[in-house]
Amino acid sequence: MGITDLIAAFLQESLNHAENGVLEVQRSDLAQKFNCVPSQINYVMSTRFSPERGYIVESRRGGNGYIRITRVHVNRQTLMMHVINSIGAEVDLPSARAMLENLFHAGALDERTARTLLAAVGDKSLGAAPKNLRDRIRADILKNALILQV
Amino acid sequence: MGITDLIAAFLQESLNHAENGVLEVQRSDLAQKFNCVPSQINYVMSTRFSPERGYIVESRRGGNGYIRITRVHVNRQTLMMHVINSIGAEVDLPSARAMLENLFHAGALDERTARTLLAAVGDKSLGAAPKNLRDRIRADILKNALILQV
DNA sequence: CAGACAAAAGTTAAAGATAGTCAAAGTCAA
DNA sequence: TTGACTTTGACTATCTTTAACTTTTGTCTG
Repeated sequence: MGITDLIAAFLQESLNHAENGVLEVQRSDLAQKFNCVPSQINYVMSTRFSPERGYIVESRRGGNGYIRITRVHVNRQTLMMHVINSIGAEVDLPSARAMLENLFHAGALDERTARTLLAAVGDKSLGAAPKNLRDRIRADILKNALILQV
Repeated sequence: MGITDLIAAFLQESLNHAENGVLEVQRSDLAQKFNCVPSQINYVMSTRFSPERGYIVESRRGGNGYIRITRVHVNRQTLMMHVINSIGAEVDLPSARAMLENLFHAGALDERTARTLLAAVGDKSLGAAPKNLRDRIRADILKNALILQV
């Protein structure tokens, strides 16, 4: 497991024990703890704690600076509609995966449905479609399938 | 026996000893072990560990990248494999509907999954794909999604 | 209080580490 | 000898790590 995954796992575990699903850390502390450069922390935030994955990250610079991670919970219907509305005309595969994982972790989709849809919009499923159309087809599939789940 | 079969045999044997029927390898490691070019591993995956054969292959690039092979072994596997094998290269929408209805009535798919997949391969979902490719894409989606349901 | 300095965090680009794709060339059996 | 299957390698795409440089905020000092 790489350093990014180690840090992400540590933060997620910390979040589980935190009050209110809110965790505050200091970037340089964390970097030192894991013996990496501070900007690595930014990388972890942007790839592992993105809004798509169900987190809000806020921060402040300067003295007493911090990075605050909040795990978002919203009700199922709100979340579904938000996700469907956010889909837009095209969706690439990593975004689709993140979206489905988030919906699963939030309890808005059962695992079978999430996996099924992920397979349905995966590279293998859409491999016959022209590359320039895949993201569009993927978006259409997701919208049409997710709307049934609301 | 060619190198492809050697590698496939090795992986299958490893899977037998793996927990949960899940095996994770690194492409370059494996290539080195068998003294072949890395892309040979991709060939092995696509010809010997395809969904039709009952495997799911996932991967990640970059640092700490991996290839993960999962053997699907579940109750309805035989029925599902039979259906999947019957799919062929192309499936029109009425056939897809019939297939999903049959699987649902046979108890091999729950209603939610059947409906979800029907939406995923429907005209609205595939409208952006060129007409001459829709049946092919539909077939690919069904194969990749159904293999998960077994 | 203004300005200087220190103490955070942010941005970005390059380098490193993997895996994927594609097509040409090779092999082998019917 | 032809066609399907296999092997190879050049090129591409993606993910991670690192480091130099920038921006923001707090605090102290004159």
